[in-house]
Amino acid sequence: MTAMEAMQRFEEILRGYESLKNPKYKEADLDTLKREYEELLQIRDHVKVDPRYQNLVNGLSQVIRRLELNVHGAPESNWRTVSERGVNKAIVPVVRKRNQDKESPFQWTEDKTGQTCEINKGLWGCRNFMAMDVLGYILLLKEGKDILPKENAPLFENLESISRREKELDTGKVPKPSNPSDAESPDIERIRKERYFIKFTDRDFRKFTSVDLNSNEIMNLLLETSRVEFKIVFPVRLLESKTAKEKSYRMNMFSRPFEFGYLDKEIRSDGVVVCREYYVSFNTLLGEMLAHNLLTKNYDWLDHSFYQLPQSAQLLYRRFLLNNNFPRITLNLQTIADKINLQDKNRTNLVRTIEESALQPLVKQGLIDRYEKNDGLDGIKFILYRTRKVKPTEEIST
DNA sequence: ACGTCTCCACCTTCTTCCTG
DNA sequence: CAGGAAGAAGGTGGAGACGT
Repeated sequence: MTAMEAMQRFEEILRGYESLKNPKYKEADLDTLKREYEELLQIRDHVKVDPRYQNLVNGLSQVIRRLELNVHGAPESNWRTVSERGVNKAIVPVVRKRNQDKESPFQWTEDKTGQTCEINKGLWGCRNFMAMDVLGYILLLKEGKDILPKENAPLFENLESISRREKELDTGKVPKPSNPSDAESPDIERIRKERYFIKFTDRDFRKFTSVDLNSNEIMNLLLETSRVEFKIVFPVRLLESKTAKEKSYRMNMFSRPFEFGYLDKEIRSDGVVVCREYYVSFNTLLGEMLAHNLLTKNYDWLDHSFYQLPQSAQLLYRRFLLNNNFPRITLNLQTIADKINLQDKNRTNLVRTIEESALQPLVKQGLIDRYEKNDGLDGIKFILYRTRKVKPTEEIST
């Protein structure tokens, strides 16, 4: 190839790349990109003087990396993770709103029992839900030795046994979570001895989410997630009678979802930690209820592409659709707003947010087929339709 | 010396608030 | 109620450092 041809080809690839709409990685075709990338490396001697060359190579390299992380989450692949039901059903998301204090406690009233539920010391959004999905999935894989366990392995027999455990944990028989920020802390040794502990690295976390977070981001996400305190009504699947039944446990004390520590595994010479190893233990009340639900198959499946949806779409799906497979669901506006914690008092804007950020993306992603908007007695209501076939791994509860 | 990875400044998207 | 500004979170991609 002559220098002239090389230059032409370079210009072509550059134009193609620049014409991609942002976000580029969503528009780009992985195979084309890889081919262009190879070509670029081959013609580098002819075009490396051009300052745009290094930028283009850099850009392509990054987009390819993002796509390769995401490729497992593409709809045609079967790469899915499990999502524990209790968390999805019981937790009202709390995100930082415009004029709200950063860490003020959040309260709401639970529908069935009328119990006041509280979230303390932190926020709880899509990323936290996602982190719990990953931890739960890893726990199941560990318990089942790399496949999901086939047999139920409940931790609790009934509500009283949960209550006993709550008192036991509260009287200090079990050590309180300590600050996990010092890397070589002895916590890890203690966590290793816990019955329900898991160990994983950043790479595992990325693999199970298809989200491109660096080690610091993953560490902070886990740290923040582990520090949130809940006092809520939590649904637990109990096997008291022949058929498994979901019952609600009213927590009396605040509890965190898990305890965690980590080790720096790979450190670059400038001190940047490239990979960490995490130790997570479900040794809190909430954690044990979570583990219990997972080990009694109280979970649903999620495609990885789910994590790319806007926040409201993810939350609406988790709270209303994931744990059942009704072909038709009617929801009124206020119910949606309450359950996914949208607080806009301007009705018009609220409706627009729900339609544009939640329902339309869900339709686009194929998670619902279509929806209708009607005026009901209680104001606006939405009817969601799905004809999606039931996957064999899914079970109907309630 | 070159390719790859993290960082971070800047940009886009999403939700709430404000104004008419 | 509509439209737009403002604030927060998340995405983007160039700069620059690391490792082979």
